[in-house]
Amino acid sequence: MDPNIEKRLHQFIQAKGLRNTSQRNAIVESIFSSDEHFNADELWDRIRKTQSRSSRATVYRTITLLVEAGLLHEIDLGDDQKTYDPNFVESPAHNHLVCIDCGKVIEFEDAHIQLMNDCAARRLGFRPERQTLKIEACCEQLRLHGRCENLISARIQGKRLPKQR
Amino acid sequence: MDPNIEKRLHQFIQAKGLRNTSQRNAIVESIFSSDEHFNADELWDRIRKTQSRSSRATVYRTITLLVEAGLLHEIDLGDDQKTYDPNFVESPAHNHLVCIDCGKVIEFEDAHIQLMNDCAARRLGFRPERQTLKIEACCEQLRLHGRCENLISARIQGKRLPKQR
DNA sequence: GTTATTGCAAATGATTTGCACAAGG
DNA sequence: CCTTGTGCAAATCATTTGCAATAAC
Repeated sequence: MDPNIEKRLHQFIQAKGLRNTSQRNAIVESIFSSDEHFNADELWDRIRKTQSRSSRATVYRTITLLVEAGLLHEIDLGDDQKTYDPNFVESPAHNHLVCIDCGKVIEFEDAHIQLMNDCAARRLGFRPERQTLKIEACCEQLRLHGRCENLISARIQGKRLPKQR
Repeated sequence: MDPNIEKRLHQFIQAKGLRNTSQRNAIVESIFSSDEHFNADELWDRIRKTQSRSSRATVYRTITLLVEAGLLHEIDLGDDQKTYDPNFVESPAHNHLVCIDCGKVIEFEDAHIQLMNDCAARRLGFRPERQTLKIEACCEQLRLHGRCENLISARIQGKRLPKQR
């Protein structure tokens, strides 16, 4: 787990006068030991597969806490549920590309995009705080070669695929 | 109401073998007689203020229909509920700037932004279908002059203001 | 007549909350 | 101790759905 996250969380815990509990630690550990996106229930499942025990309510409460602390971001992948992204501490300005074919989410950074959006906001008379860019796109692999590894593995894993619009 | 919308809706209705009902017509009319964003309940309230009668279920069903038809877009304003935007027929490529101070949503278009995002997707090996950009920003008026008309009117109207993060 | 549509009320599903008990500091 | 944290089950809230009645075509 990124020491930076550890430090910021500790600070937050201190400042709020919160306590150190095994459940919360296990949940935080589970979240930041991977760069996977997740929703509340997926996280709860992950926790249950470990030796640690924690209720669904505590999972929700911990997520809320981390979002408040700015360590976890709520993102919208367009699938009618809240998805959480643990990677904003490491890359505070990343964007998302969601594959329409297989649901795979690719994170990317682009200084030009960032700057251009920034300018747009200023032109409108605002000071930008946060920008969210999501690109939904089709896989060229699939188009050109008729197959795409991501799609195949998504099907095998039984992931819920994005609804075509 | 934009004749273009009328035409596309008519086509969709035809193609799907749907019927022409007064409830649906009233809801569609209410949606596209304004460029306001709304959520399901706000729309239901609007309908109830007119002489036409319609159940909440029908409102939901009509929204679903229009989203399927591509006439209405679901957007994420970050306030934990689905918001709908009726303006994508007129400006298919607009972006949103949300004021953190007063919640006002400004729609804007920018060909450069559009193009740059497009390139980013292609570089990653995808063919972009749809891009969603939301910029959250603070009002310079408020910062410089200590007041902003939007904020004042939002408070008067009792709008739910965005949560500060 | 058929089949889509509506309204109602009940069901759903994700998330939140009240409360009694447990456990950090 | 005192207060925060937890687990459970119940509550909430937006949305969806089953069904019987209604209305397009």
